[in-house]
Amino acid sequence: MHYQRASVAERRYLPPAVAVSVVAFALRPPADAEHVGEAAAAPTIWLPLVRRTRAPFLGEWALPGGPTEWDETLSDTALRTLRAAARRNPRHLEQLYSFGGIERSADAQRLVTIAYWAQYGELELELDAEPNADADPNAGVELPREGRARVDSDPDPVPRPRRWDDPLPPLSSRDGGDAGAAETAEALEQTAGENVAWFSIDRLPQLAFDHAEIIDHAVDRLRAKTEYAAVAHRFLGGSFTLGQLRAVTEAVLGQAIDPANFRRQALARGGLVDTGELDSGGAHRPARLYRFSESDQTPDVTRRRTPTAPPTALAPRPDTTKEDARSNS
Amino acid sequence: MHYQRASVAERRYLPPAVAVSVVAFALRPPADAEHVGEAAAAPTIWLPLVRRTRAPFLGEWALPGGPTEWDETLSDTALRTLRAAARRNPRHLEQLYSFGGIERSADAQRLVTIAYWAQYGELELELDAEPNADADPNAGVELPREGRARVDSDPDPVPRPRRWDDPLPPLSSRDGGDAGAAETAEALEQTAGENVAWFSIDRLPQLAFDHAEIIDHAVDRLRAKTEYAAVAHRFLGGSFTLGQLRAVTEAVLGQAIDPANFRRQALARGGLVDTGELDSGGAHRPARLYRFSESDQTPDVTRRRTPTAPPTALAPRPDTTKEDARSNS
DNA sequence: GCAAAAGTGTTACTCGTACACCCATGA
DNA sequence: TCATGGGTGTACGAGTAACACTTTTGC
Repeated sequence: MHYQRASVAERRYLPPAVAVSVVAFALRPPADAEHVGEAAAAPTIWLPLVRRTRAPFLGEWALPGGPTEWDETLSDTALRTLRAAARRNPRHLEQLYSFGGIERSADAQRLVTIAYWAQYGELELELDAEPNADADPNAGVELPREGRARVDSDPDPVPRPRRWDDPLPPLSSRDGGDAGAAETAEALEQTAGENVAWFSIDRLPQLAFDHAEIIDHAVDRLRAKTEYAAVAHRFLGGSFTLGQLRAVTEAVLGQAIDPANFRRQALARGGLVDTGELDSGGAHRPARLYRFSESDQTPDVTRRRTPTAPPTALAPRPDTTKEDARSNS
Repeated sequence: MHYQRASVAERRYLPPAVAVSVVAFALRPPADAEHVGEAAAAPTIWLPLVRRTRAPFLGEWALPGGPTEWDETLSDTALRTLRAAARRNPRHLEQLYSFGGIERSADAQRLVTIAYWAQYGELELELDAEPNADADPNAGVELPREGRARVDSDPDPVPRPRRWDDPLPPLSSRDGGDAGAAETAEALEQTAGENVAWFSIDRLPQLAFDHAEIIDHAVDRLRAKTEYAAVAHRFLGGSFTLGQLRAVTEAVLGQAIDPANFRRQALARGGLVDTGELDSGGAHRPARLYRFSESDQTPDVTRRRTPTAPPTALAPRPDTTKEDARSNS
């Protein structure tokens, strides 16, 4: 991060710089899912972190992100830095909160960070990593130029696309060993010379800045929004069964959901379109495949009709369909 | 706003500066409430704006705000600049959203603005304006040093504190005239040499930057949060009747509410404490007075108890009582 | 056939809405 | 006494949780 040149003492008196950080969620099998053949364990939430190669917090893990360039919007910066780190475009990106504490960046120039949260779906994780050609060398995250991430560790004769509940993590390059206990705060896909690694949110390492707090915020938001909005489907691929959608929702919320009720509510909420196809892969009765359609959403406007004659005429409520405004504090 | 010195062309290539803007809501009688003796018209939402004395957007109205100083948190900046403009501390302040569009500040150095929204209650509006002694001369809003705002236009023998539904706007210095139609986008309390004025949200002037959009966001948030959280009470004083609380809620939402149901829901939500006193002032049956107590809130955790045995053990949902995480997009 | 997930039906309960009705006060 | 807002009671309907039950597949 190209701070302005100044002594440590002087830096603290510079006006704050603008940076962006991204909490990019994906769903993967849990780290201790050793028993490959067994019933797929509940997936957990993972996110990419970047090891810092500069002060402050040199050597610690941090969220993907970096300062905003003069010609970038904030979301542009979020996308660029996330792509530089995870080498994929996210399925969804949304602003989270801004952090402007004075001591956030220790001795360095003060940073005001606009945090974003993002979601990766199956399709994005399947993809081979982008060659990282468009990454700006001056960007914050400082990735090595090299190669593409390993996507599969074992050769698969049939090129069937991976599914979220497949036993092996798509980006993992784990090798046997007593992984169950040893890799507590250790990351998968920590290939040599690689500065990016994915971590399960319940096994996070020590984090730079106040990034632990930012992640907490983001997880809260993800969970809260999953309860009232169509969010879970973004962790999946283009089409999915209601059972998969329910499993993802259960994983995010950390609680079991009645399949029958979930089905009805998911369909009632709208946005789900029956593709007509069936998921033949399963060991039991094939499930209908759905895809998500934004245009097919039921406007969640639970607008009340005006009741008894108002005591005095009240201003008609201006249409508020544009964006829901539920807050975060 | 002390931009770095640079030519117009150069400014655009500087890293963005960090600023804060505040949408500070208060409730007042509507601008066209001329007929003083009549039944109090439904109050409307007002907010203070500042006339810009510098480029860009010189002469236009803008939200209170300004750049962050090196030793200020973002909310500190919000409070300082709001206090400099309205000469009062708000009852409540909360971060809204961050705006980082490239063209926001026209030719000037690019600004990333963290927007806040605030609420003033009766008590804050009653108060005489602060002498504005602590305002930093370098601050963005550039207020004249002088005087205190007029609070009453007619002498009132009994020093009873003003109430939100009193006929005359507390900060108004309006003089007769055919105000009903003439003062469309005109502000009250536009005393000579004064750079600050309060506007009704449905009669806003042309605004600098993208501040119109920010206000839209803030109003949406205010309305949304009023529907599910205890917000309306902050527009009132220390104690209030449920009728007052309902009137405020109706004003914010712009729709009539059934008094009986409102009563039950408000009490069920918690936070309201019966003071034991009665509001004797009214012309009818005296109403109980309540005050709001944060500690008495019912945690709105509509936590579901875990249902049927989970297929696989799901991680227990970590306690999420700290802060609700409903999003804004 | 059996196990297990997909999918349907049904019931009990909660909560929001509508509205009838009584209460207490000033004028 | 009357008008009016304060305050209580209650019936109805929508939505949710719980769970019984049928359907359809692989093994």
